Amino acid sequence: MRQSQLFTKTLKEAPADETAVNAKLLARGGFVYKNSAGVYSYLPLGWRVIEKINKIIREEMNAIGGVEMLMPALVDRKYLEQTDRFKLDVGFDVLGKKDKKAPYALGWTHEEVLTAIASKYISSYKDLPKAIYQIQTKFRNEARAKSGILRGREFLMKDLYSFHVSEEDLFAYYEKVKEAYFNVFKRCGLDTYYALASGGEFTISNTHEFQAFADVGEDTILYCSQCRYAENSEISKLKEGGKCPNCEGNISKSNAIEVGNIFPLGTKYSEAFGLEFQDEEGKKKPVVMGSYGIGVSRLMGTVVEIYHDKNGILWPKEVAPFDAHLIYIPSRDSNVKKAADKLYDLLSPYGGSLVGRQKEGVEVLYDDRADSTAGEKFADADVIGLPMRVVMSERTLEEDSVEVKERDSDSGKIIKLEDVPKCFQNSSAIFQKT
RNA sequence: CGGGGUGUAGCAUAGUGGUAGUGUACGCGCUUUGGGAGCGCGUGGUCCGAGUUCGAUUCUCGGCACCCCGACCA
Repeated sequence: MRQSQLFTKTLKEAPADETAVNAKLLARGGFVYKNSAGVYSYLPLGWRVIEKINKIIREEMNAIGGVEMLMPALVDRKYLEQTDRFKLDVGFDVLGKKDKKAPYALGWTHEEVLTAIASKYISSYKDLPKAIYQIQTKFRNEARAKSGILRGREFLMKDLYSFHVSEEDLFAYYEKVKEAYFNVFKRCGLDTYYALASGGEFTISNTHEFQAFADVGEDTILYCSQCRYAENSEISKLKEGGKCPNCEGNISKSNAIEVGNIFPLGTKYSEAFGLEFQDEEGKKKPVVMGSYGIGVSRLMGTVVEIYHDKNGILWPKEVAPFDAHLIYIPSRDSNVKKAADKLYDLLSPYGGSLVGRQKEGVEVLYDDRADSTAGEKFADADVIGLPMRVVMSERTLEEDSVEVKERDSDSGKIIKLEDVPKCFQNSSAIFQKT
């Protein structure tokens, strides 16, 4: 993408009312726009990050047999009344003004809706197991939205639901989801702890949370750094400085952000909605369910909380909105711009001169602005935070080269033009901290 | 939902009971071109409502918004 066509601009200073690191940097870089407290627009750059995260999630969910679909955000009251959740009032009642019954809520989770749908398609043990997921905007009537995109009233979530013949089968799948979740977070650059958390009235046992350590995190986790056993302080009997119950290692404490969670639901929803199957002997039994969530937008905020420096964001490779930032330094010599244009076409997946013919390539944000100075372009590149910066200037062109610098490094290297594509083939050139 | 803080231009800020100032961004011109470059000209603003007052952006009351702490968080 040419930066001259980008909808947004960077801000020199963060908005005064933001204190969370993710909110400041995402606003400065032009990734998000706050419409109201806890309600954000994802601007072109931010949306690309979201889509990168979604891509990772889809790959990992599909790998464990997940099938994607999309349910309505508008949830009829009839679904929620069957499990008494309507009165919890965590969603927003909407479309209620013309009808005192306020028949709809904005969905904050979809166990009820999907269970009702599933009862039409699941009737035999031969139909099980199944795993269905969606990536959707969710709504929570938060008393207090806070910390930028970490706790919003409207946010993006991936929710997966699984259906099984038995608890045994559910817990076997639970382990698969656990591994898939670790993969998702790792690919996003996050080191997560798998923490034991309290079960709610909707679960058959304790649940588990995926926690990424960060100062802004709302949760407190007690953990063993040796074997990585972890518990949420809400339910933990572990003590900081004490011994790990598993390996005798020392227990430490940290603030953490809950980026994912998994719940063994059991038969609560299937019983409420009559979701039954017949086993081999023809006996009817309620389907055993699990549900599993990842806060997509929260995940994006968490990455920023962990990967930044004083100049801006440092996006890990797989979630960066683009692979590289190509910059040309404006010059009297028009050959500099021409050479940069050519390099942009060469690197881009669809290069301008190759319309319709896909080829191998990298996604490049090309700072083609003629009226910006070098310093401004460098500052923008730091704020936006793409993993690699490629600079074409009068100076480098004289040597048929460009300067290539990684975002987390202080200095770049001069590389011959013909060697530039190779830089991208060598994946270590695009940093990832994990 | 309780407590605290803050509301002045797109953004960041100063100041005042009497014509609202600066930086940046934006527009125009010229000069620049490897870390938000320079000079000149220009556009653009007091959260909303009520009250006090000759006069309110400033004082009072009410509201709203945002941020922070707490409670809450299937």
